[in-house]
Amino acid sequence: VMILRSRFLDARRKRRNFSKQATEGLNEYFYSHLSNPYPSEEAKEELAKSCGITVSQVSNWFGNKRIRYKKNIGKFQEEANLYAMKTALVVRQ
Amino acid sequence: HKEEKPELDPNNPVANWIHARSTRKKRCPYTKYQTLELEKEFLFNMYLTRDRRFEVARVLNLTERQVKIWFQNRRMKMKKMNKERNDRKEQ
DNA sequence: GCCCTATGATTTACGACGCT
DNA sequence: AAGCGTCGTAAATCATAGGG
Repeated sequence: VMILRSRFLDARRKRRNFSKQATEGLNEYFYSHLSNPYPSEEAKEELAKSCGITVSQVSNWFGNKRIRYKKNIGKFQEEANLYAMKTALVVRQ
Repeated sequence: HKEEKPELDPNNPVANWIHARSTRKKRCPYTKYQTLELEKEFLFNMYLTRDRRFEVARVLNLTERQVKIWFQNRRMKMKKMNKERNDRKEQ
């Protein structure tokens, strides 16, 4: 029983942080859609592909990001400005 | 008189993310025993009859609604696990 | 190593909508 | 026409990674 428990109930939750580029791509989408940061299934698939992660991981990331952003907007202000500036520069080209 | 603490400024994008109900029950993690028993029941049958649901709820001291929702969530979890296993194998 | 926070994943609980 | 199904999500919690 203990074996079953450790095998199935406490399933291994090993994780690694995403690469800098992956996080960058996710943040770019998040801050450029700040009024509605809910990517469609297609957008999720596209992000997953470009970031080298799974669609589930994209969903997790947006879920975490939305709640953590909402909980403390001030903490993310600098980051928000950074990505706003970055996309503004891209648009200019 | 007393104004709200969450600023309703139009620049706040969060204001548009309509969701979240104030009447929602706070999430309450189930005990190891409850989870283990629910898993055993799920192993036996993924879908509950009305009688089984009543019995499980009684024994685990959960509401029938909680048991119903636990099974719905558990089925979604299984679906996700199966999907990921298929994806891993193909590509 | 030890402590702490950031971060990715998982767990409860619903609303929206579907089917019967 | 009530009642249970899925789907997507919020919010809390978990477990570890990573940095000092």
